[in-house]
Amino acid sequence: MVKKPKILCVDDEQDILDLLTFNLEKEGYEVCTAPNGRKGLEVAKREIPDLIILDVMMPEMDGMETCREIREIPALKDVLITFLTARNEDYSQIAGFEAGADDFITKPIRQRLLVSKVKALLRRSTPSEAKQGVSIGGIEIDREKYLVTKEGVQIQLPKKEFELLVLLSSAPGRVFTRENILNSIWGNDVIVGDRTIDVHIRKLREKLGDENFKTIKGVGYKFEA
Amino acid sequence: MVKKPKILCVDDEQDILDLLTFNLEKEGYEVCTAPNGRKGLEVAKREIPDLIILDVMMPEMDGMETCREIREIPALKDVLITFLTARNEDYSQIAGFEAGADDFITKPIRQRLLVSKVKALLRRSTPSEAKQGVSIGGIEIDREKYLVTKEGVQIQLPKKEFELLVLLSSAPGRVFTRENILNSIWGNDVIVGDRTIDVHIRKLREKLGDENFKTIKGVGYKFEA
DNA sequence: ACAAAACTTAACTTTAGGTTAACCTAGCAA
DNA sequence: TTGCTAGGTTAACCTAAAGTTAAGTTTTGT
Repeated sequence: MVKKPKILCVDDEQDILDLLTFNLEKEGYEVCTAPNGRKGLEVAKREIPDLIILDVMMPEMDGMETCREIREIPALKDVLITFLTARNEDYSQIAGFEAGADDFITKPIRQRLLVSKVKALLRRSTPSEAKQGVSIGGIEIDREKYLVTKEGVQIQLPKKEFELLVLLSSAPGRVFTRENILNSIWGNDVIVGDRTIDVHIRKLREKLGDENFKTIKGVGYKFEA
Repeated sequence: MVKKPKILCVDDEQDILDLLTFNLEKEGYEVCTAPNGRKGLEVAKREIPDLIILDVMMPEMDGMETCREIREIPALKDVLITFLTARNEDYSQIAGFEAGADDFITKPIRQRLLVSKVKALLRRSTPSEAKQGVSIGGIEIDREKYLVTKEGVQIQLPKKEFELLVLLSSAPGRVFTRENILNSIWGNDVIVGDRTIDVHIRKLREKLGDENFKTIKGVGYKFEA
């Protein structure tokens, strides 16, 4: 299965969190929540969501400030952020865009509109699936068919191995830490041992050639052509 | 120089086109216009803009229809589209998102907000430059890839050496004391001998050239181009 | 419900790379 | 000259991290 987009909702009102969670989960998104900006930042760092919905008005650390801090964190600087704000506050919207927001949702929340907006935002930022035929260094990866072709020979990889390959090859050369890998493939909550990754890497090396999968000791793995 | 983003505005009211053109050109965008949906489609095919602003209400072929047709064209299916619509028309917004819109701008047009929104939209879709590749004195450092390139030759550094290089090169010319270095790389609590640093410096000199790593006796080390 | 395939784990081995100790050299001050 | 300090060099040592294997477990397909 293609992994569910993960959405973090940050608001001090539990009612709003419930409303957001209900509507977004109904649409098949994975939702996590936080009751204030500081907590939100923490959760964001841990979960690396695809989209963050931030209430502008919050005690302690408001949405704007939280947004700015999120944008400071390298791993989060490309995360989509939308603010929750009272209707027609054009002024705060301008400030919001400047703080790095991508969109605004106005209160009171229109549920259908909320869902449409979220969909529209995520549609664009998840290019991952869209394309199927990646080809790097003699290895062709067809995400749709779950099929890998090396030097003309088709190789059928099992799910985990395939996902690992897709992940690593999505940014050839870039090093993925074990944590990165666990988060992307297993999800933050699942706990599997480190050796598990090694074994899958080993299988990939066995099937696709040692040379493409480099180990950076103490850091992680990377895929190279 | 980075290419100017191109924006296509489609509206049957010349006033609106003028307003849009004025504001967007002022921000450095390249603007083209069309007076209706059909013409808009034509221009879009020819120009392949980065963003299309479509009035919903237009004679002949309205914004929704135009949007759907645009999305049918492979070359244009990833173009950003935002609708121009009367304020508070939530219903048409939902339909709009379903037709493939990315955002909405409400009439009457707030100029500053218009610009902010356009910027926010384009910011994301132009992943362009920014990030990783630092390059100083013939040495390129790619933190993502954990890779150093000297005069075109790729050098894979072990973790500690890489971290040391990143630290020193983060402020070329600045002297880092041994204490600085220990704190940044090993952390305050870990205790390692002074010789350890020397050894890593030595390895860096070996791999990247003596001349870039200067010793300031009694003080520390610095990186120079 | 069975077998096969995929996944995870535990136990063990291997190794890269980090650290250190011991020694060397340069520069300088008395 | 001698002794002293700060850093340089080398190689041996040690350990955390990765590799390996095989044996459970779970999932899947028939």
